[in-house]
Amino acid sequence: MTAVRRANLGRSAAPANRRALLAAALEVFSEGGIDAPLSAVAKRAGVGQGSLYRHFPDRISLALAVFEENVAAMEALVADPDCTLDDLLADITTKTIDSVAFVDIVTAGPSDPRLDAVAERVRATIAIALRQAHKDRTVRRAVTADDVMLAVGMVAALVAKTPAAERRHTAERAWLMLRRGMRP
Amino acid sequence: MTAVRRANLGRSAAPANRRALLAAALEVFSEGGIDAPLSAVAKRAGVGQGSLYRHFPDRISLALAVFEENVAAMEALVADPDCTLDDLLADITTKTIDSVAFVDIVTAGPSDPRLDAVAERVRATIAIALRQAHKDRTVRRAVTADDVMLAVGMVAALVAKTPAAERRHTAERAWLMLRRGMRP
Amino acid sequence: MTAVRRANLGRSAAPANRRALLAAALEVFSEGGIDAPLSAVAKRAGVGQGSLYRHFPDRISLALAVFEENVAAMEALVADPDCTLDDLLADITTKTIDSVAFVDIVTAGPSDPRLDAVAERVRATIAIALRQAHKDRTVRRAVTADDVMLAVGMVAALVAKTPAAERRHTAERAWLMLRRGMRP
Amino acid sequence: MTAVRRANLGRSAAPANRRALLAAALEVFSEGGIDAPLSAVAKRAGVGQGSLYRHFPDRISLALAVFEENVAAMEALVADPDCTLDDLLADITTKTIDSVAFVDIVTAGPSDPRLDAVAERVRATIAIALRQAHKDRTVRRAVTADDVMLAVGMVAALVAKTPAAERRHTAERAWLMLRRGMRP
DNA sequence: AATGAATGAGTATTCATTCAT
DNA sequence: CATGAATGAATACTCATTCAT
Repeated sequence: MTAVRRANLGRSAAPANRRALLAAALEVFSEGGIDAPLSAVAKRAGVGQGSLYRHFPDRISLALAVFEENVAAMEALVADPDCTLDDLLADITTKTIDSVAFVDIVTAGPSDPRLDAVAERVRATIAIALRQAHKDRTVRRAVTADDVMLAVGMVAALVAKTPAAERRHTAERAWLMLRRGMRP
Repeated sequence: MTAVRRANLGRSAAPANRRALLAAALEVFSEGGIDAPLSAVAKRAGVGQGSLYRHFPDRISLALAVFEENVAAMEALVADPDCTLDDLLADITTKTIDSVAFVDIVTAGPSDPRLDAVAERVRATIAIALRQAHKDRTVRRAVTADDVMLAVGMVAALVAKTPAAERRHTAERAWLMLRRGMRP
Repeated sequence: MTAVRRANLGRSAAPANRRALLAAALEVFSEGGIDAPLSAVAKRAGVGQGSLYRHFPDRISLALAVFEENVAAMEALVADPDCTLDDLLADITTKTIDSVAFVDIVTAGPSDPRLDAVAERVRATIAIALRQAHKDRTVRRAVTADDVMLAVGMVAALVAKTPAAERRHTAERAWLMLRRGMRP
Repeated sequence: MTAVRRANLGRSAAPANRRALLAAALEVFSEGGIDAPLSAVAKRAGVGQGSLYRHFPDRISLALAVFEENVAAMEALVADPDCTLDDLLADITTKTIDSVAFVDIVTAGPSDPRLDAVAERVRATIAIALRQAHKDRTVRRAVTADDVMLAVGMVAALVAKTPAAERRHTAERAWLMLRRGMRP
């Protein structure tokens, strides 16, 4: 019995485990969507179930942590004054393609305050890029950040049901139409 | 015991059961999405589980049958020469709002040949309305039926994650953007 | 795989399964108390977990069914005009000794309406026997059915923590004291 | 990271930790009963799980230590020659109401020698008070310390399943009956 | 001596699917 | 041809206990 039990590597393993869990969750969520079994995450991370629950007490905590860095990257992107709305949307789209769950999280309906907080951060990021786009007259004034969020959500939802091989292409077609609809 | 058991009405009950199953499935899918428990469908139909499986050997068969009439109605709609693309889209949108599962089915990726067949029928319907729209110069020539399918899929996916109360409004906002993107 | 799967004996097995579940539950509850794992019940009954949940959707349904006949027997007992309060208490005590869970159920605090209903039946039974005892002047008028219920609950709780071998003896000692306290 | 981690205060922290654990355990056992999660005790004490297990290798050790002072207080009480049996029983009852786990421990069946030792101390305490009661003729000679222990156990068990708000009242009703049964 | 992370067995519950009657 | 009971795999979550640091 003792033999089959995974070794207890002590506290020092915690950060590595956390990273392993995040990496595993990214993969599992990418493949199975946000509702994928958490046990699969633990197994793929090579970690006990309990450890998963210790690090991330619920599914949302895990998902938030997984995508936290995605959001941070977006925020960094728009901090650059040269970043256009299209740059930002391209970035979001790429993230969406890499892990559909990303936008499952970000555009979920109003459900969990923590999710709302992330969604709000994304909205704020978009708002910044949109302001510039308004100035540059590349987007009609009437288009709001919520409109763009809506578009992001649509593309994401679309990508989610598209087979991996066609996602990039499909997303581009979708954005072509949507961007045209935003033009002055 | 025998008294409380549902009567076995023999083969004459088959059509009635089938109808009951379809009606039940429409409701259940509307409420719980395409992944709702099939047992709930059988129960709501007042029919044994086995009968459900006899009529519809898998979830997709059932869903296809449920939405078969939706597709037929669309086909009837575009048969009317006065039907515009907007009329058709409005119809599709309403169906989407009523049962999100409808478009879960229709716009699913290429997974099942039967689904592909339905999707193709929808695409054909759209193509007819689109041809008229091209003639009327209400839609750019460059917009293809596949583009419109894409848009339909996006709106549907969007609606699917929108709380029921906001679906109509959200769908309208989405179409506003998309229709503008299609204009000449 | 198919080989290891228990045979599906069809609908006709249902009553036998139900009986097996009740018998198993009686044993399991006797040994492990009312909180014993339901999976143990299914296993001991030689029945799938799902079948258990089909027959008894929750723990309380199962427990109620298990002890339903105990309560019915008590009611039958007091229907006999010669039955004294002591006869009834002896009967309850025996049942308690046989399955401690019986009184876990019957004397649980106000929690579930179904449990309350059973408790009320027991109380009513006691009230009948108590009325006779009042007439026979074997119990003080001041002692109410609730008092006796209280006593029953105490003895049951006591028995529950007594090792099986000493239960009978312990219960008798307890009743000796309690009955003396009830005397005119 | 280091900053947020609880300081390792070395061996000087041991007594403080022990006290914190006992205080936490009293609360946790009061709220959740004797089966409450030990991890909750460690957390409430602000102490690592490992420390808990170092101080108290198992649940019983912890419970015994928690209630050690209760027993000591009882012993002090009966050391006073004016203390009547009723005084002692009132004290025990109060402790029982405050923490049901107290009597879960004290009146558990013969299971662990350490528990037996505590039970014996309680029995001895009761015996002292009972001796006086016999002299004062407030209790029949035939009533033994074991009988009173039995009564204490019954009341405790009863209190354990009574909702907190009614415990005092229920315990008093129970004692009324029991004390009457002990009278000469 | 303290810390607190890791482990994994255990339990409840759900549901797709099969099949005797 | 219908019935509806049976099956058990799958999944979420909890907690006692161990152990490297």
